[in-house]
Amino acid sequence: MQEKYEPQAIERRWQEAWSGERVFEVTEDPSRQGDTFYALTMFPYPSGDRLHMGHMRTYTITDAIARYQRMRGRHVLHPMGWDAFGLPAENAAIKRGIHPAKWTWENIEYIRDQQMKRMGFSYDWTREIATCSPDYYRWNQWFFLKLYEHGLAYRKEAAVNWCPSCATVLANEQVIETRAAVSGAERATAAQGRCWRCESVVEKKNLMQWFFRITEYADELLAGTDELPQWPEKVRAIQRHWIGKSTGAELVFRVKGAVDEAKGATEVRVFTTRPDTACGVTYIVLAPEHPLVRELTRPEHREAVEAFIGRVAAKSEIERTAAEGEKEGVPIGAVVTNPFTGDEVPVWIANYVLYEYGTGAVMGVPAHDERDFDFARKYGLPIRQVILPPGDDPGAAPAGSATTPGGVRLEVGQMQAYTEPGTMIHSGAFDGMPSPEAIAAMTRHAEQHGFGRARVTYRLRDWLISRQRYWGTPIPMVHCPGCGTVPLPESELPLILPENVQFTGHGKSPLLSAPDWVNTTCPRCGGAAQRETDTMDGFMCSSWYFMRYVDAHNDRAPFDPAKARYWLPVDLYVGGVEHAIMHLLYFRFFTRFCHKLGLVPAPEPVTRLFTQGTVRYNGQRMSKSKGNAVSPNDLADEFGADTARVFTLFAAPPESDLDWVDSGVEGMFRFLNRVWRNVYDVLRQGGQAAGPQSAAAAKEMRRQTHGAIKKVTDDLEREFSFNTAISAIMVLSNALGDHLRLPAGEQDPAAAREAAEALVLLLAPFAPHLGEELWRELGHQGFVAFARWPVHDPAALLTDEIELAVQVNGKLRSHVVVPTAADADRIREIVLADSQTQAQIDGKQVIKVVVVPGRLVNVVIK
RNA sequence: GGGGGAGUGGCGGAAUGGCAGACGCACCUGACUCAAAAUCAGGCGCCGCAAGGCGUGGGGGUUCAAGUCCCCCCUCCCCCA
Repeated sequence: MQEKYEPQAIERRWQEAWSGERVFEVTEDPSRQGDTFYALTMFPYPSGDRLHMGHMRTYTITDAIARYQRMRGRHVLHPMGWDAFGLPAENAAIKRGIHPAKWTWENIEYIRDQQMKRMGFSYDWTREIATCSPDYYRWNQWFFLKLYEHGLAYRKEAAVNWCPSCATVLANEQVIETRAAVSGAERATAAQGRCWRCESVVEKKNLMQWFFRITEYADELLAGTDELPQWPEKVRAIQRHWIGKSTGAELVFRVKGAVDEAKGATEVRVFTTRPDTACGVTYIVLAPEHPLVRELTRPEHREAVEAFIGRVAAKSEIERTAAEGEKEGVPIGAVVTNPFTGDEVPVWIANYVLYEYGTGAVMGVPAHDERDFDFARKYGLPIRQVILPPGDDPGAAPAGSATTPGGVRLEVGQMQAYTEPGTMIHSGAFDGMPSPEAIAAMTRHAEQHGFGRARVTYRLRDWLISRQRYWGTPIPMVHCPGCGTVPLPESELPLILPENVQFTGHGKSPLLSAPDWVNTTCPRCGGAAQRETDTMDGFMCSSWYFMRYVDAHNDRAPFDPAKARYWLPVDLYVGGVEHAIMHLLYFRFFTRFCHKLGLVPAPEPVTRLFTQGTVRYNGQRMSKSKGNAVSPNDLADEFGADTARVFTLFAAPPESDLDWVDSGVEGMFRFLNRVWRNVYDVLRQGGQAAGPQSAAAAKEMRRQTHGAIKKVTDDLEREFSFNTAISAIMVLSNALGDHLRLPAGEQDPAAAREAAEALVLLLAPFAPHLGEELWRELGHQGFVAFARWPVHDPAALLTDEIELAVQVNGKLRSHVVVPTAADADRIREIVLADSQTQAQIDGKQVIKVVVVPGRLVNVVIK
């Protein structure tokens, strides 16, 4: 064995051996069904920036678990692929004249061969997928047709989010509020919706677009969040909130003196979660986009209303609904009747009401809603109290109030909205009822009298999947002047992206510049027709890629359901929490759809989700654009991939952010050198007989070995405590080093060898190349990657004597050594005889002696 | 404002209600060396010469015993309004 640890040569050799002997390639084996483990990491976008250690951390976490599970005997599927469609490829084309396909494939090749393979990840590369390949995206198109068939894909004109910089529309989930904009002086512009990719301020545009009806699944996606015990609570909470189920009622307010009863503009429907406050309504608000606005606006208000709509239309939803944003509105002149009280109240439009949500109309109850309160105060609208806080006298109006016709007008400067439950007042037949009961009672009343019904609404909107860009999956639809929108037959898939197009980035799909492609014949009537020129959102690709890995080369179906049954659901999915709504919601939706089609065995894609922390360097999140990216290639050159891997796992718990510290990396390299040196020394002294005075040292060595096996196994089984597991391996290595430095007569070669073997096995999932090399040096033939994970021997952990801490009145005062077998009485005797303890007791009365077996003794004195 | 999470040495971080600071980094001392690096041995929460005292964001509480459990407060991060 070589005396010096030289990772570069070792790592290359083992990477070649793994790939040459195809050890990580797996095929379905019926005898191992039920014993499988599917370990998956969110696949990367093959960016021109290449990968840095921030990316590698994620892959290292999954790989460590995949390797551990293999050693535990599981049949492990661990695939990798490329989320290869997206804007940067197209922007590179515009900027540098490289075709997106060429740019993408070059990046893939570099990242795969020069970066990932050098890190020693145990992927089954035969299952590699790239979503920009027609072999893959034809199944995006297939799924699109299936969704269309089931009424879950549809086209409509809608006010959609438009990113002027990316020159395309965005799904609701892709509009974010960035922190960058929120900085003191910029308060006014803070609450703006911005593009998730480029942070440009998002605009509203009316366009005809394709949507997936994810709202159809809102309820089951919501219910499903409760059946994911191994998902972080944070992610489940974010999803619940995003789905945003509201239970309440829809109420009908009749329009007084409707212009034309026959045309139907005779009523306004509002959605409210608080029907119990209905008698407190003092106005009604419509969203500015509400179609009734045009019909109901009185001529004398028309000018002001149109001016207001013009101002509001351009603003994003986030901006409009932000709590700190100014609420603005104008009356439109119409008057409606409160169905509960018969009171007449005015109709307004305001910026804080969204057309897309609920019915696009709300009732204004200033006394019991903060937003309505602010609005009423600003515009001098009456405030009518209908719920009395507990403890208030129902006979008396609140102090400082004055009565006005139509209700109680409060001195608003001294009051605020009361939003909690209470007792009903000023609500006719419902007076005296607790308000939570009134919610149901008043809803029932509305239903019986035909002016309302119980209703549930969601915050979740349908998923807008059209993109006006080139580098994505073509939507397999044809627009025929005679037949309308016609789906392509499955037999015509894949619909291949044309190669020669103009990349302009001007907001029209580049596909329009390929007339040979656009002009086609209608699949139904055979007449001249045009293809759909929008492409699909990239999140389409990532919604089902984990299914494709189970059968990556199937050219008759997206995958074989039998193979899906063998591997799915994914046992462990590792990725960033930034995907908590976008990707993770879409792919749950897709999985549920596929489950209904009978394609996958479970309604949820992933049993355990793990969200890792970010990697920081010099105080900032590591990224190429911030110029603080640490290159895995440089690390592999200088210290080897194993050092980079083990440092990444050791420096912080995997769910926490990690500070990259160069000196820490060097420390890890020193540790691996010590491991190497220890195994070298064991081998050099191997075969010797145990020394004459070795019994105690052998016992201690074995205790250390089996203690480490237990600790590392527990840490990996319970939580992914790689940092403490590696620390336990360090303790074992240090103990082995100590043993090897004992005088020859006190050493025990057998115990040392057992320690070395355990050391190598325990370290192998984290430092796999070093593991293979040392395993071979220790005389084993097979790969350590498939060696059996060690099991600790409880007997080795037992000792004859044990040291206990002694506290007096809870303060640490002494230590005593007692036989391990001693019972509480015997321990008490030994402790009370201890001179240090005696000195503390100092003749005082011993009230009680608490003995905690194996740990400590607390003597309570007075 | 609502939801999720976090505050422990110089730093990253350990601690099923049971000896706070495992393990590592940095630093200090010593050995080896002409010297340095590497390596090895030792030290390393704060105050104190010491005995000892004080210490897990702050304040209360429960307990023989609290970083850990309960109540109040402060600060920071993330998500949503």
